[in-house]
Amino acid sequence: MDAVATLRRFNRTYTQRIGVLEESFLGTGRPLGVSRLLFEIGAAEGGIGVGDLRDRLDLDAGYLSRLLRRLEDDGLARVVPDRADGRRRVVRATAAGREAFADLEQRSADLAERLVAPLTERQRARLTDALATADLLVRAATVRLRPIDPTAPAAREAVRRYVAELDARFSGGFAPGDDAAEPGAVYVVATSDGRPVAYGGVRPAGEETAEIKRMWVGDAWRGAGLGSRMLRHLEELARQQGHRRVVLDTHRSLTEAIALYERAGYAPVERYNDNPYAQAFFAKEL
Amino acid sequence: MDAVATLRRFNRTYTQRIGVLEESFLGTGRPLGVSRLLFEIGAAEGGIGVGDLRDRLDLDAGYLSRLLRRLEDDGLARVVPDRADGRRRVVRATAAGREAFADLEQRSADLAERLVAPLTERQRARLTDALATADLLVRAATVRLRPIDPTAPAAREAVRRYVAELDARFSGGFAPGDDAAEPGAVYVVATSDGRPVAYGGVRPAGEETAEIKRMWVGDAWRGAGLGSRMLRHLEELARQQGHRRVVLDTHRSLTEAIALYERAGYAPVERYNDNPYAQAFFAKEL
DNA sequence: AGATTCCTTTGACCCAAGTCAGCTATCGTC
DNA sequence: GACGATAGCTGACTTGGGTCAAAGGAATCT
Repeated sequence: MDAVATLRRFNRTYTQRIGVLEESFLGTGRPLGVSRLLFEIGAAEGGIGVGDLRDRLDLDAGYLSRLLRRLEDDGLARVVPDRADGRRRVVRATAAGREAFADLEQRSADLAERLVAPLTERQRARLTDALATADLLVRAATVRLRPIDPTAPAAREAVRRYVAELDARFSGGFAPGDDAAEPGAVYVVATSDGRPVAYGGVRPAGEETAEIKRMWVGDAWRGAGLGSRMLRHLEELARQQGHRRVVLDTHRSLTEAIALYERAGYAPVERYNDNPYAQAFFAKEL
Repeated sequence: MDAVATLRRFNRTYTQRIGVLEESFLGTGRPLGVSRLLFEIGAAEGGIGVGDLRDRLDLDAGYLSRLLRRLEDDGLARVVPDRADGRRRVVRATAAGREAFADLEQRSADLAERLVAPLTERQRARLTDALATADLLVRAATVRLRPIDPTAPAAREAVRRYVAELDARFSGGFAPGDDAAEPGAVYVVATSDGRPVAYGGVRPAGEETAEIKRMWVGDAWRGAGLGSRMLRHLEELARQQGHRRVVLDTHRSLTEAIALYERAGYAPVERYNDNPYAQAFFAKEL
């Protein structure tokens, strides 16, 4: 059966069977939206900013605010000003809130338990395996690439991991320059649950040419097609900026990366800079 | 990772990523409920009864009626009296309705397509595989067993398939007696999407003993734990009826069934009837 | 110090989804 | 042909979930 048909079939099965169950399980009198919110707040140890919540749950600011008021009224959470920045406010679960959260956790676990209960040990293992695979691939297929300021926390984390990895791999160590202030450079990050999982940038390098920089894919995410997506995305950005050619350099030892570039239509070219860490140079016409 | 944790993780991934996508994709101006309804109506070739729709979508009669009115107003469906029974009404898609349905189908396929698009061929195959497995197991884990009159259509279909299978397997053919009128007998069916996938019954056989009859699991569903669930369920029914012992007979050639009984704690006993098709007899204390 | 921007809240809305009770037309049965 | 059951429809109502614009306080820039 082909991927699309299987996915559609699974989707139907899943929403019909589990979606319904979930609603009836997690709806403890409380509407589902409030429960989900409680999940997020309860899981955050030291409290969580209102803005962070908004990002995570992708809720309207006004709507979220109202939901928070409701949790406060029910005595499940307290919203207090952030000490560092008085505009911001931080949500913290009260004792009752933590209890309600624990209850939700329990219900959610019960639901899962009950779902796998009819299965034998072996089937459970098969299901676990299948779902773990599907989880990785679905996550990979749905991460959103978004532009990011290279000095923002998520970008810094991505670069830190990129550098650490190269440093570990290169015999001579790796000491990169700084991205911060390049005019016209655009950086892109892919995040999953708030953590960066892939990163890359493109910066103008002459009239017609753009250079791709700092391509990185988190190691747990390799083999899920993120690299080629990022590459295509960066090429598209370069195209939009009016460039007709992209170049990039890399270390000879990064064989997966080189394979990726070749698959994407990049051809080897002469050295075009004096980057001491690069021995392989590629270019592609857009 | 254990099954429950994986399932919970997957569930979050799935509802967050795909649920959201789906809503934005299938919501073509039309509310989701109407779209789902259109899906059902468009898929039914010769029209579908209002009651059938209600069963399938599990909607309130009043609500469904209103939704249908809306489809009629939009020119997507016509609701006409059933010729055979004037109380009933039948919903048929108009040309415009079929078009809208095709459009929905297309969008749904596009969504799936887009979702797998970032994946490589190999990843797609892995995902397909994983989802097909998960689909079978989730379906199996969530089928509901419910009591059924052995003369009801679903029960008849189950028995027909049961008999056909035994007939094909037994060298001498198989010609069963009739279930219909046994006093105190209870039959149970497991249905998935309206089709029976497993069947079985339990009937009193003396003071303390009940007999399990007609245990059958559809062949596409074997190896998913349905058999043992059905068996446990029937034992529970026997227990509720005050029996302390269940017996059953089977053909020697049904090795999977025999393995199932043995795993469930059944022990071989002497022949207790003159069923010409049975050579193996089992009993279990409750 | 004043202007501007950022973050959150508040008020006023909107629509989808669903429930419930009562109604009407039809069917099957006596 | 009367009567109860069945099938579906209508009106009135509730709730959940969500949008939008304006407001207000706090930070930041110049």
